[in-house]
Amino acid sequence: MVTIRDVARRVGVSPTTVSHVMNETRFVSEELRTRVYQAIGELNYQPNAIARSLRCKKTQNIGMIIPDIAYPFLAEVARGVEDTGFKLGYNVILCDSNGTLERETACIDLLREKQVDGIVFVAAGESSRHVETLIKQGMPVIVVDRELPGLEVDSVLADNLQGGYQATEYLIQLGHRCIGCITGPPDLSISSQRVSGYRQALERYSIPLCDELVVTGYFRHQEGYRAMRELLTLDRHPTAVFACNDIMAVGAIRAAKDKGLGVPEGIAIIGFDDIALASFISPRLTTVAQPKHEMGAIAVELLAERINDKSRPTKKVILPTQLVVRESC
Amino acid sequence: MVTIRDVARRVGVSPTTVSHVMNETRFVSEELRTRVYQAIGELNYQPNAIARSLRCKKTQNIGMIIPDIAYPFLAEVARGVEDTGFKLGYNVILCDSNGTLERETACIDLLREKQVDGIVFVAAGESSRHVETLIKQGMPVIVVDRELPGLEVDSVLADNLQGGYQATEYLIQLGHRCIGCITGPPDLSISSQRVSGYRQALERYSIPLCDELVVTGYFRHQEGYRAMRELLTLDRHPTAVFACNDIMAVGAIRAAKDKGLGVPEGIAIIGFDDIALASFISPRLTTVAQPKHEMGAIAVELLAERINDKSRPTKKVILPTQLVVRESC
DNA sequence: AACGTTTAAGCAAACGATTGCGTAAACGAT
DNA sequence: ATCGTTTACGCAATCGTTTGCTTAAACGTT
Repeated sequence: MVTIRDVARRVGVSPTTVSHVMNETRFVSEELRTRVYQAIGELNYQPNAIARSLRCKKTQNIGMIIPDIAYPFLAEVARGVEDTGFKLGYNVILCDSNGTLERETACIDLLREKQVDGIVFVAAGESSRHVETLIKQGMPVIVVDRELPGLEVDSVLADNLQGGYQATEYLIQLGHRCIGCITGPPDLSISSQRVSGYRQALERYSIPLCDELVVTGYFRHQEGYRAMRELLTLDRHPTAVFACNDIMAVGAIRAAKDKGLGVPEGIAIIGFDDIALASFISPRLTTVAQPKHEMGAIAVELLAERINDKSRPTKKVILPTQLVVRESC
Repeated sequence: MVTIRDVARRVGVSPTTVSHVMNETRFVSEELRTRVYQAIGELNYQPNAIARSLRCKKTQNIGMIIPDIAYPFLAEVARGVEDTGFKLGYNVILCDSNGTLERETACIDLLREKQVDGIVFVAAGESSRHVETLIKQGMPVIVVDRELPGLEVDSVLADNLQGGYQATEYLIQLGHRCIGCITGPPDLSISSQRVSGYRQALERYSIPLCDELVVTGYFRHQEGYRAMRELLTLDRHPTAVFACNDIMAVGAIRAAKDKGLGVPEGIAIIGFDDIALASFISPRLTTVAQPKHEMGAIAVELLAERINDKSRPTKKVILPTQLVVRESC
């Protein structure tokens, strides 16, 4: 391995000087500078980021803890994180927490040992204990797509209440009066917020809400399928359904068709997220879009801010959602 | 930050001893050992992986360069990589190359500076120049889901030829004689292998192959859609289509339906990959499954092997594909 | 000519771990 | 009592950078 010392030797200067020309951190005569760069080229020298990190006490690495990178919505957020992280000079260490607290804790420990400059956190549940101690220890943290109640922490998420409202209102305006709702995990506020939006819309249009019309689906295909079947067994089954994410909507469509119900003729279905596939499946899925890439981007920007100023007050940014009308309603 | 020296001071021993008890690298008396562990607990000491990396010249980090983490197939491979990487004691640094050579080069440089122990490489194209120099410089590399012809490098990929054959043969056995094919990028061998499988199956069953029935789709939804429309304008359009990946199959189904052609009644469509959504869309997608998670897992295992023995001969592991019959044919 | 100031660069100590070599104490053998 | 051996641990160098402090040379001023 070729080190800064090798470069220095070849040019006939001290490592100090080489360091300074590379980092442009103090004046070096034009002539020396070019000679240094030439030597760097000739030796194919690449600075050792580990040594630099040790000395400077920052790694230019951030950790990203995510329940499942194969979940389409999260993958797109992750892309945003990686993308603007790269632009801001950070690499991201991916940690798939598998949705379990146990793995989450393990990931956090590892990331701390690896001295990451900050952590992008997409919690599995709403338990905030780790995050709390993490913050207390001075680790910059940004929470994405989760609400950790009672915790002073930077966060970014979509306006789920508004999104739920938009979806439901749209169904109402289409003339539906009996509208089902397939929710995510009950303990996730991003899910309950969407449901609140649903309820508020019904209320706003004076439609009585009926508890058996809302069934929980845990954000998974299978559960969307199961939930829809459940809704269809009702005596007076809904003419429209709001699924709290797209993959459950896909499952729901599947269930409807299996019952001989066409979408949207037999029953209208609207989703949430607007994943890439949404515009290509049949029927093209009407849904409420979240700004996925932007969420990831803003997350990293906020994190970078916090890294550079640990004492600035926490920010919570809420991004608007957008109704995307296609064919499923 | 609490260092090994703080622990040593508190116990009244040297850092050497603390290091040795933590790493179990030489005998330390039972009594001292417990006292050290106690101090570690009391001080909440966590070793600094950066310092360790500098000294030991290995980081326990591997890089993963991937064209698009939001592409469902790749996300599932990535999950496999992260998963078994974690088990083997490696963290993975995610690098989205955006499919461009430029970003790929930038990622490689960054990863080298960060001193990763190895790189999992999912190339954007088939250009092997970077990989070649990377290997020459002694960096352990594993190539996933790509063939880099004429390069001595470990690699893991599915048996794309077999997969293409399976898909096509299945369509033939269903009675189809005019079968279209929507390919990936022509310069990707994983795509051309699938097409070869398609051709071989036709030949095997003495079905003349017709060039206008194979149209290139670049592995994207839109292209699948476009390609299918093209196929449907043919005088004598195919009664079945083999799409070289699932998302193009989804686009193709869409195109068929837009033309008033039901799937599978009007036209049969088979995909490739078996992404998670495949079993939930309508119609449930018949497809050829790749062992995605396993591919990621094996990739990391091979990489770890290579890291521990730079001189062992290169391995190329080819995993079998599997026909998954559902409803779209 | 003498002295202060500016310019351009080097010395050496960090950063926090690991590890080859050395050593004091205890022990056993003669 | 002496000497070798074993046991249990410490010293200090090292990994490759960065950076506070110095310094030699050049320059300007009076």
